Amino acid sequence: MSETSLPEILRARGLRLTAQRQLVLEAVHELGHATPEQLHHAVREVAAGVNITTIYRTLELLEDLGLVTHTHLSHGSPTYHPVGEDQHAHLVCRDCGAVSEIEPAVLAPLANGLAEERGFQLDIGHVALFGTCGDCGGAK
Amino acid sequence: MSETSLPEILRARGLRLTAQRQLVLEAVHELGHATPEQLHHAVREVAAGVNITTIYRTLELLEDLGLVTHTHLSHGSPTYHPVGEDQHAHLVCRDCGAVSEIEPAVLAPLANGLAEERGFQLDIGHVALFGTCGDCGGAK
DNA sequence: TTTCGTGCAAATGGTTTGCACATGG
DNA sequence: CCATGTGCAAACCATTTGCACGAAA
Repeated sequence: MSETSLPEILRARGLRLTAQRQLVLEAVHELGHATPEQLHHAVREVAAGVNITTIYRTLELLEDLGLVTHTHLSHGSPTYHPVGEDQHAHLVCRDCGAVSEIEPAVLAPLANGLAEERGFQLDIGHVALFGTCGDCGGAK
Repeated sequence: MSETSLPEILRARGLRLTAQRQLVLEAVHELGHATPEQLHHAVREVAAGVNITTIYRTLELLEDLGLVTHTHLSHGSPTYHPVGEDQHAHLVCRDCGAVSEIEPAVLAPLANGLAEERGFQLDIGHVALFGTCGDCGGAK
């Protein structure tokens, strides 16, 4: 359900299996969508010495290997999440900052429309939609 | 068709009308969607001494006044564009980096769906959709 | 052993802040 | 005049890079 086949994938490319790489991948799975800094914290709780630089380099690698992706949820840092099974897009509330996920099905019609009319291949896993969530919209 | 009512809006708030504020607003209208840095360049061509700091502060102000908004088009800097008339969303190609606009109508069904099912009020002008554009997708 | 990965420190790029001077009202 | 704006320089924060040491194969 997690830890895809990191060892094999790495070996297949002649890359090395290291504790850091395993830990970062685990953290991405655990945290869902997390920034490099958040992942750094998570990893540090297990292995104190790991440097933030390594987090960045490892995320780049894992993304290259197709094991994780990142999305830009408004403001600063991108957030990373595991690739695979559960493709999902994000709804971001600009008032309270809450992030929720939506199933790709919701975007399917839009994706099809864009593909037909413009030949644009929508990357659903990368979609972040901004607006006001129910709680903020109703209350405020 | 441009230069809304900057002077009045400012006066209404007891703020001052300055050359810089006019220039930044004009630049936003001219450039469409531009990063702070691009706006800085544009403004400098007219008034050489304007500092990048002022661009940032002015953009924040103009956004606060409801005259401009910003969108995060993937990577680094946000891009600013005038608010009003032509609300539009963006399509960003992750291969070639091209940015194109789509009419809000395309997103209307999605927006309605989200509103009904989740009470989420989609901010269409803020939407950036990532994927592969026709040129890159077909060719590659 | 040999190459790849990591930690560390410094460089970078974008954005923000503090402060004194300039200027609009 | 007086308060707000601006320019400048320095501070910041996230991310990247260079280099020498440490570790996987």
